Amino acid sequence: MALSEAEFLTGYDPGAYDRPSVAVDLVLMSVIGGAPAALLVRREEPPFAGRWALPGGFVRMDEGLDEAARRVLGDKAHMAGAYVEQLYTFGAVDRDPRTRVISVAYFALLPADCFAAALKADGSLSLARIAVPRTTGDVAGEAWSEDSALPLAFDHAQVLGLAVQRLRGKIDWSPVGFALLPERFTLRALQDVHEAILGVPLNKPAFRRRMLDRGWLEPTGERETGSSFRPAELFRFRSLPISG
Amino acid sequence: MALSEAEFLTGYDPGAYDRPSVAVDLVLMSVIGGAPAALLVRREEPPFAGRWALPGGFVRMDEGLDEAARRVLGDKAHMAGAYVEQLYTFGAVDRDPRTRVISVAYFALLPADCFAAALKADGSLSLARIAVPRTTGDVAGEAWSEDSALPLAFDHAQVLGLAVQRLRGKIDWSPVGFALLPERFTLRALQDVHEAILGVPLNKPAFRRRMLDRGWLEPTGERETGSSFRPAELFRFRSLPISG
DNA sequence: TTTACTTATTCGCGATTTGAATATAAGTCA
DNA sequence: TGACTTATATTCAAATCGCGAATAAGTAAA
Repeated sequence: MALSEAEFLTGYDPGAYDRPSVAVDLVLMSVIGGAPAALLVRREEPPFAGRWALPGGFVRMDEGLDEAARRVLGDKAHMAGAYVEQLYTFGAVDRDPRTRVISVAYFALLPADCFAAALKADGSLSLARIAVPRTTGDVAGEAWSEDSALPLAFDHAQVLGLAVQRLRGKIDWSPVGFALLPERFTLRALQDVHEAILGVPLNKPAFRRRMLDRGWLEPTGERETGSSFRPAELFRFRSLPISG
Repeated sequence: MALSEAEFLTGYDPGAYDRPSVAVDLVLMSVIGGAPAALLVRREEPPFAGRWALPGGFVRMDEGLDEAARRVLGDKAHMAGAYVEQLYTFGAVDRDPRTRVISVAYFALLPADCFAAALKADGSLSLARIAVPRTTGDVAGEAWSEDSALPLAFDHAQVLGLAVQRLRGKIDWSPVGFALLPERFTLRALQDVHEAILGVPLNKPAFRRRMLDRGWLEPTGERETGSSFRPAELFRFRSLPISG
């Protein structure tokens, strides 16, 4: 049997075949007001004019994929420090009506304040609330703004849904949750983030115990200010657990 | 600030930019003799002549990514029923010395007997044992054949390592393990697969309990044959747990 | 200054899960 | 028939988890 593998590995001519365009799309997420939110841009031209889309850009020949994602991220203000992770690659033949575009989706996590600052700095961006079903099943990936459903361009609803799913799956065993908080935060704020992502209320003492036992948190002797009642202690994310 | 998003979404000309080639590479895994194994092909031409590589192929303009992965899989015999899942997309600028190639990696899981049959049917394929460190840390992604290290082409060692990592992360909460076994199997065989992937011995009664409680297993009244001692019951993977 | 109020933080318990050793069952083979 | 080996079931202690309640620490009003 002839192997397609052998076909191209032995004598490959770069100019012989048509090549698809490759883009990166970013799901820029945060937790705003107790609900997960994503950053969208409004499309002014066809296709999908008037709809909302994930920010993205084509991958240049002289940059890697992560580099391209960082570049797209850097185009917006206040987003340099975001946590970025590759999500999935979407390559259905007809996902873009103009031409074949393969999109490598990334998701990025930002603290609420950076997110809000970026939103204010650029008028064409929009925050969208993500519908989080209470059931533990799959995530619809629908976006909402002020209680009205937001129609998304391309297959971006699917991308959004997968981003929420991925975040949900990772948040209780990986330290990604800290990327959604400022450098110093209270345990209550951390729990709020977890509850917003998972869509369920969590038990306070148990959550506290788990987090503290993991060794990811470093107490700064400081306390929260401005609270009307007993101020909570501020913690910091300790990237390297001190071994030994 | 000018958005790169707006730049290309508003007036995109498909012919205006150079485009990278897009390929799919497959990490075809199984568990052979109590150790994880992957299928590799020997490269006869430069670059990386003499080294081993993952089977792969370029994505055609008229097929989706999953479709391309299935096609590359179908080129080999005995592999139609494999479990296939997208793994990660590798896009470093210089990962292929000939030209820019972005590779969407997939991993596929096969029962040991199908794997062996495919190996016998094609002489250019080779089975490689994957080095699984006993520590719970990261996976090196080194391939071994008969106790000698196998130098891999391109960034395929990295791809291999990520595949093992992904499989390890999924095996105890997702039913992927069943894809590595024939249709009917004993609990001991299932445990052997889990131990091979994780690289640690597991507690037998606890493993049995967990698996049975999950509701994924359906007992076929039959028993294993050919064993010299008490034959174990054969189970079948029940895809849909009967709800209600 | 004192007291009410609200939230942070800790404590303590029962229920559930987990790890591991042991007992029993069921086949083959000498 | 009995020794042998593995499957399967039982049992028990340890660790974990959910959850309610007690205690602590601030602010704001009396």
